[in-house]
Amino acid sequence: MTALEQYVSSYFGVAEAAELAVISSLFKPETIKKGDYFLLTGKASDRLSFVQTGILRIFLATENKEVTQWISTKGYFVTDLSGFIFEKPARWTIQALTDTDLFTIKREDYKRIGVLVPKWHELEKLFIASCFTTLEDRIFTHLSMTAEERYELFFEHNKSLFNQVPLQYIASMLGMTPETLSRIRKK
Amino acid sequence: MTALEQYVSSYFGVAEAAELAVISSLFKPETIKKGDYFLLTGKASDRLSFVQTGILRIFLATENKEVTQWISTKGYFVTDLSGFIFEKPARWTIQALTDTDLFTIKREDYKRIGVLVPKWHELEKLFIASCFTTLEDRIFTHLSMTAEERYELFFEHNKSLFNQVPLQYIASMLGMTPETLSRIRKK
DNA sequence: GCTTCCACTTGACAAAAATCAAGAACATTT
DNA sequence: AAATGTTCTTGATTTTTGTCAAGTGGAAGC
Repeated sequence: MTALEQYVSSYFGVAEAAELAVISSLFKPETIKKGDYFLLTGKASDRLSFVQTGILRIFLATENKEVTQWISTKGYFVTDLSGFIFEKPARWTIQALTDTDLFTIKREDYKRIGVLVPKWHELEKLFIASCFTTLEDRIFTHLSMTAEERYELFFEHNKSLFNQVPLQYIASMLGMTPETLSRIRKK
Repeated sequence: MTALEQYVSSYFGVAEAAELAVISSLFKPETIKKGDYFLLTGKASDRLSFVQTGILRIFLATENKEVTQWISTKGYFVTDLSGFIFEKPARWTIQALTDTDLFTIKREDYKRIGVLVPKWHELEKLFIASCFTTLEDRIFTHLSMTAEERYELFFEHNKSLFNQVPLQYIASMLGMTPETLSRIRKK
């Protein structure tokens, strides 16, 4: 069983081995180099990928600064969800922070899953609902915690990320400046 | 066509009138009084409701303060999503800020929709995905905007809310203190 | 090995927002 | 109308966080 199959079965709970094989056969291996863009804001978001190895940064460039929305690592799916699902221009830019191995499905093939695997839409609904809950938690941290508390919480759950990606991106993702993050970490 | 049917058909795009009738027949009218609790943190979240009239506040009480996550008004659905879908204890407390008329579906009946309306899971997936996108936007405001900018943005899109609910709840929802909101508004 | 480029740190200062405390405005009840 | 209880405002102050600027350290390229 590939990492993709394990992930799909653990998160989506597809029961039938045959269905699992169908799903994973539609994902194709893809490699992107450090610095390459997986997606650009405004372009068509026509693929959904599973990160096998490597790190990607999801961000948006504003007039003043780049705002990092999320950092995707091994075991995560990566896409611009609204662009992918609703066939609208991508909201986010996604760039590889390291050489990255992906399993990628094109929208065309993705649509076939719903036909081939009857339970797919329901499983996907549950998956997106759990993502929704994660974002609810994240909003809650911004409504109720200081920068330092947000750092502590994130650090507890993502220790290994801190020696793999530039801290400035983590700072942005936590809603603080690199200087503030640096001062918090000094303690 | 009831407000519920209009909302379901506009958001979920159910094509068949018969299907729409099936869905809306499973929602039952319910009234709750100002101050009553629709849901308590830790309890079972076993219903999903459509707000026909009235206002509800979704919040969580922490040691120091109450954190308002969202305010639901006419035309919104209200539930604790993670509790409702995954049958877990509710994360949020939901209280009526005014007398409120709801159309409510119990989880038991909700599960029947998926059987009665084949497209339901897909439509629901799309609906939850759009909710996900809304939360992404909201996180982005906390990563990139000042309290004043968040206020301006929210005020532009929700003017009418400001003379219907206590401003302290809006302040909390926007991630600032009531004093800060008051000072921003003085300008 | 030297240069160049980043990323990070540090200090001084400014701005934003929170806290604390008092009082005003407003609605609700009696 | 008086009393009560919220909610909102305002001022003074503190804390938190951001900004600007300079400097350090390490990694990659020449």
